[in-house]
Amino acid sequence: MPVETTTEDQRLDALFTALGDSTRRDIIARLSAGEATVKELAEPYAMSMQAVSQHIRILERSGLISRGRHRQTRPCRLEPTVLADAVSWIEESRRTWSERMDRLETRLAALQKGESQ
Amino acid sequence: MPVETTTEDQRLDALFTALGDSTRRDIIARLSAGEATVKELAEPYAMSMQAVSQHIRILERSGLISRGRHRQTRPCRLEPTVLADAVSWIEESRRTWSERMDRLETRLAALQKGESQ
DNA sequence: GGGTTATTCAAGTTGACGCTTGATAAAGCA
DNA sequence: TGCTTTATCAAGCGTCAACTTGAATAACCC
Repeated sequence: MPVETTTEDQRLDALFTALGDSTRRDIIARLSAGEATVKELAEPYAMSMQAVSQHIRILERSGLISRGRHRQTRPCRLEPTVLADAVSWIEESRRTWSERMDRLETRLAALQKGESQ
Repeated sequence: MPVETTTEDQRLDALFTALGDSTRRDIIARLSAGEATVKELAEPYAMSMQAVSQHIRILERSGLISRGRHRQTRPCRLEPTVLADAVSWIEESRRTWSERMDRLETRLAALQKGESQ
């Protein structure tokens, strides 16, 4: 039986997939103000609580939220360090792009200055 | 005929969905080093060029890349300003969370200092 | 124990993804 | 004009996401 391994790619897949739905982004935004139960989270939406429960499962799978137990509730709380992973990936990509643009600017400046060749 | 409107939610849906696949993230990383054609982008992968073409369509839909025409090729180039939208959303969420943590810290500090009530 | 409350499980529908293969279009080259 | 290259279109297949409704679980309250 293979060891349950999770690659960096799979983690980012789950993370960005979790962010790719407006209901889930809304839930994250609301959790950034503090913990909430499934019932509380489901309250504002037209959909069933079961549907919200499934959204929460996808958020939990991504690591963006974790859950506790309190009486008969399973309160959700944001795990904001995971959001940093998403920003890291994006910034890394943008960094490479910036370096390329810097090189282009340097060459353009050299061309304008020298004008020779 | 309704005007073709795109909400902020829909834009973020398309953006994060586009980022939610490792092949597409890899394509973005490679495009951050410069333009490339579909054939060039498809080269390293085991999948068909048609499959890569569909990944590119999803990236284009999100606004992350744009395309030109040159001879019989349709070169792809990164549109990095769109990546900033993703970071903006995440940072906004984290900002709210930070404020909440600051308030908690303030209250904890006050409790430790005063110790009264 | 019996009834409410909070949540999940299970099954089914609809639609979108991720891929395939085969056909088609359009530009370049002999 | 034909042959090749580049890319898309189109149909089909399997999986998964996003919901639904109904049933089950589990903790609390009388």
